[in-house]
Amino acid sequence: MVEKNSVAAGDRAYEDVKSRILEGELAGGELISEGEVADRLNISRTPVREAFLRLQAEGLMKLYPKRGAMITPIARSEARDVVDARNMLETHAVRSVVASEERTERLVAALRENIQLQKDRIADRNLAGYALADADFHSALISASENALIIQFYATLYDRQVRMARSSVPTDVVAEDVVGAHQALLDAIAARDADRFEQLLAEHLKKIHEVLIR
Amino acid sequence: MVEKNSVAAGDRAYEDVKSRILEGELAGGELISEGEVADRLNISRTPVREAFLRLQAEGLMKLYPKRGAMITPIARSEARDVVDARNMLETHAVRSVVASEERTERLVAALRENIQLQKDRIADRNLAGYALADADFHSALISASENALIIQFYATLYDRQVRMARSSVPTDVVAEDVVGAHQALLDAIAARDADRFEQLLAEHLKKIHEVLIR
DNA sequence: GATGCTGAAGTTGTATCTATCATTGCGTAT
DNA sequence: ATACGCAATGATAGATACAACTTCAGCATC
Repeated sequence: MVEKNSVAAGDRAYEDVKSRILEGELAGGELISEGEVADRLNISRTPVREAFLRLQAEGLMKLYPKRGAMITPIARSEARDVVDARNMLETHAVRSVVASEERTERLVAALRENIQLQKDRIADRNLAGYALADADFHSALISASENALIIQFYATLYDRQVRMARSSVPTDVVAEDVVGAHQALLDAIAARDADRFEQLLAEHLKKIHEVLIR
Repeated sequence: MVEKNSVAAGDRAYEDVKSRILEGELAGGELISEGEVADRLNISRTPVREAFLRLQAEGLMKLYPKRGAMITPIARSEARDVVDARNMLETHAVRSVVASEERTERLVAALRENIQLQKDRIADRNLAGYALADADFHSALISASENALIIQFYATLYDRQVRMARSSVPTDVVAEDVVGAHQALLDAIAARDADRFEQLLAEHLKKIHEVLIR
């Protein structure tokens, strides 16, 4: 029996190792071997190797020939780089969107809905769900850029941010502040004022940066 | 004898398939199997599989389970997306650099040297070498952003552009125009005028876009 | 003529085996 | 004490074997 269940062994290995990295269970700098993961999941080394290669491509590990795989340490500058890149990407997306009345209206409608969702989840004390909605808010901005390359790049940034923020548990109070900031961002978009958006976003992300590096 | 020579089989497979994609020998939409490449290079399927995974991560192929690997077709919108993203990245980099006098000076010095190299190679009728110097000019801009995530993203964009531009052979005349544009970009940086840079770059990339889609 | 079955061919997914490489620790000579 | 050589250990890289899945052609059946 080669495939004991529906999900491929390679994917299982990938998910297992990736989630352990993102959650900080595997710390940066740590060395891990294929055999170790293979034993843990009761699969052979081949699919584990596959997973390692994917993770290396994403920049989460680095493979050293014949020696092992090292979990990429979080660079000192990484929080800055992520925030800087997000500023660039989200601002660029909005500048592109507000050039068109129709695209602006579509984005504004989507974001309005999302903000309502955020508020509902805070009211429900569903902070995990709130975090997802928060992520969706920013994803929606990026998607509106309608540039497939940028959308894909943003997804990798998000993983990195999750990894850095793993320890930060949002509180109700912080969440409400964030919703307020999102509302202000939305207003700027609705007014098709990209410069104001840029400034507001920089302030918003500055706070996120402070959370990441503390 | 497992490793018959110094370069890893996996890397050979990767380079072989990637270069064939970038050069258009493997057309978008084409299906290719692991065994095919393995036979061609006289290696086993294992390293070929590795190469396919890397290429999928770069977006150059898509793997269909138990069916084969398809070369990702060049999307109709890809030229636009690449040019759009380059505009964003290079402008962002310059805005960041010109905020500091010291970084501006360093970048200007590097670009001056590069432009001289471009001129020399045109004078030598070394158009392949010129194309490399051209690429270096823009890479230097991006590197100056000092944001590792952005630098990496730019590298994937460059591959895509090479793939689209595979048929375009630069002529002396075009090359000289481009050098002129680079000189103007450099002047804008030296003057620490990011807005002017942005406008000049947009014009410069617009011409590149026209080459890509023709 | 349409539908469904069946078997063959082709492909991937995984396990396993061997060769090679890198590191480490120990014994020995200097 | 230190440096050197060398075997033991542990890891990967690659080859090979085989099972499972996809597709499709050909044929039987309705």
